Amino acid sequence: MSNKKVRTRFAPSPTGFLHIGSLRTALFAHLLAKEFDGEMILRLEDTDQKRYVEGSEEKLYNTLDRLGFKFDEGPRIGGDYGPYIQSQRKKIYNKYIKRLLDEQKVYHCFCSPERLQKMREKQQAEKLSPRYDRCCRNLSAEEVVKKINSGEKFVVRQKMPLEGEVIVNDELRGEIKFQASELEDHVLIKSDGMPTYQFALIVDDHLMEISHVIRGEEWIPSFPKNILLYKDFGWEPPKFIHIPLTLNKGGGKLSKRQGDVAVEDYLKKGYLVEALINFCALLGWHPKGDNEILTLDDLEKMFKYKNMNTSPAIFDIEKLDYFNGYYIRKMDLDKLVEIINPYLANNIKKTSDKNKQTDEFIRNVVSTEQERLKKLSEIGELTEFFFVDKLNYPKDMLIWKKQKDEDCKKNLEIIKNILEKISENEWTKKSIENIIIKYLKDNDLKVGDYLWPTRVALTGKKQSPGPFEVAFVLGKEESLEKIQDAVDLF
RNA sequence: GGCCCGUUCGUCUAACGGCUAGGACGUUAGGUUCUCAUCCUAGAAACAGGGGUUCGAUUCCCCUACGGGCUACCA
Repeated sequence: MSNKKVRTRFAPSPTGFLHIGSLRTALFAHLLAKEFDGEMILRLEDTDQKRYVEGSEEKLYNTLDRLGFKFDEGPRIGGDYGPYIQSQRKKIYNKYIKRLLDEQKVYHCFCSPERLQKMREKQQAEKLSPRYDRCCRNLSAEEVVKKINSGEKFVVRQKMPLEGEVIVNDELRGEIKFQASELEDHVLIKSDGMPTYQFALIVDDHLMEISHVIRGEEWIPSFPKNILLYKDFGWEPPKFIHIPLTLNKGGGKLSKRQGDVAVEDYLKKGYLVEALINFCALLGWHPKGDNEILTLDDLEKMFKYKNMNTSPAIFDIEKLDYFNGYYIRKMDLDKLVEIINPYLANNIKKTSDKNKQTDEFIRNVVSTEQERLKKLSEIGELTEFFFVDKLNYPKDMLIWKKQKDEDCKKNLEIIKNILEKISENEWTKKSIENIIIKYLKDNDLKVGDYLWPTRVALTGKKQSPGPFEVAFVLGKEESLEKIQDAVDLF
């Protein structure tokens, strides 16, 4: 019925890093905006200076950029509803709290933190729910003025109805009922003059014409207070969508203690944006068909917020790893080489060989591991052998199954002889393979007896890419040297 | 403790109140293969329990159990 433009917002706090759960919230807000061809804005919720972490603002913007979220309005790009940083909106909050004060929808509270502390302890001792006792709710106007003039510190609290029911509506969960008597007269303006989240949220979302609020279900308990505040202002509330929480493996809230919750850390480890987004989208939402490999583009086309579900989802890193490996395999090699370069720096440092520092060599190295990588950061360890002159492995590793020492040595020499005859021009993976396989077939020899020792000689590892491609990447000269090194072990 | 939200394979999830409860990850067994990985094929694996409503409940309602969240001058 309303032809109001759909506008969603992502409103993180600058507390040091972007939580992986926030990434998911941002994703859904983004997709919801796309679903209705609407707009998404970025707003910084920095009203708690105690939690503010220096530099996290920049970090946040960088991460959001890397993830590829495009905001229509926000702190850096501006917009018609700014400023988009809450600490810069103090005047606005003051104006609106004054209105509520005038209408006696809220009140000054002069209770000290110490008194509140004692009050709560007493309530708990009596097995009551700790809740503000509304001590200052009925102070006379004169008393209030007197206290303020004498310099007493105060907060502003919202007046909750004393009785009755508050019914709120969540777009996914339907009606949720609360008893008004359960609600606390919570703080709207702190003693430092800053608004709390509960107040800034309402003023900002209204003024910024947000149509859909997507937030975590941890906010459901304060939902009725939010709605009541809209009522106090006489404003129509936006639609609310409380998305289920993401839990850790043990079923608890995903928190910084048990490892990785910072998107930055995932990025650092070499998780791709595509994988992160694909994975997060499937936590609480599912497409119609069976295909789960979805890019942001796909998601934008098929996302329907009504398909989101309401039960909490456990963050299963194994599936994330699968997506990451999948996207790495599908990635264009040049692109992969470009983004994986930083992870190769240590290996490159290990060699003085200029040939091993060329783009071509790096590209070849990366290509040998593309199908094996689950995370970009694994490339270092996986390809270290390409960069060292002398491999270090026990002689026994060269032995294939029950092979005798002398056979293994002989076979290595045979392979070395074959390779020596291949010209530099012919030195490609394909022709090395063709020539060796042809020799083995023609002479009715078992491939394992030859290829295993060769591969170990070239890599020093039980598990590695195949011998032909390694030989190709290493080049003729070095391949021969390494095989000779292996022969010399006997 | 109180209030609120939730409950389908180990995990993410699908299924107008009506079929052998489907898919993905993981897992198991094969195949490909010098190894690992990739790829292919096949398999095991779930409706928390109890009451209703109904011709019929995974699906709707109630209770119980379990899990989670909130209970700050943090968001």
